[in-house]
Amino acid sequence: MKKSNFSNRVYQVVQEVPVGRVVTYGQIAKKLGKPKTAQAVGKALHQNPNPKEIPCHRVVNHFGRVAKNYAFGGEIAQKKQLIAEGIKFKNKNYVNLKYITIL
DNA sequence: ACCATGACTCCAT
DNA sequence: CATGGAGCCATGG
Repeated sequence: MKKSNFSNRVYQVVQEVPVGRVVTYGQIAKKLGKPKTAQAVGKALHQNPNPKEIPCHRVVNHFGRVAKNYAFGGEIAQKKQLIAEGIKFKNKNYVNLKYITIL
């Protein structure tokens, strides 16, 4: 699998997200200089399931909601990981917006 | 280059 | 709140 420049940068940004914080797809896209590539960001993460090095569970959508199609056990697994890092949920699948990292 | 797909986002109904 | 369409873009066939 050839790692495209784009995907590589996505992973890099995700890895820089500190514990106890989350980031949105749009934020990542914006940081890469392409604010409209949020969907491509999500695709890149889904295609490269590498939780050992990439904390993709810290990536949520712009509402702070976890991914319903999360690749490693679904939203439940993602939610558990976030809770384990000290992140609280407003509702079932919505992370409190105050946890979103400001890039 | 074209088409289909999708872990997105925005807007209308 | 649910649903759907449009727009954008990376990726793969």
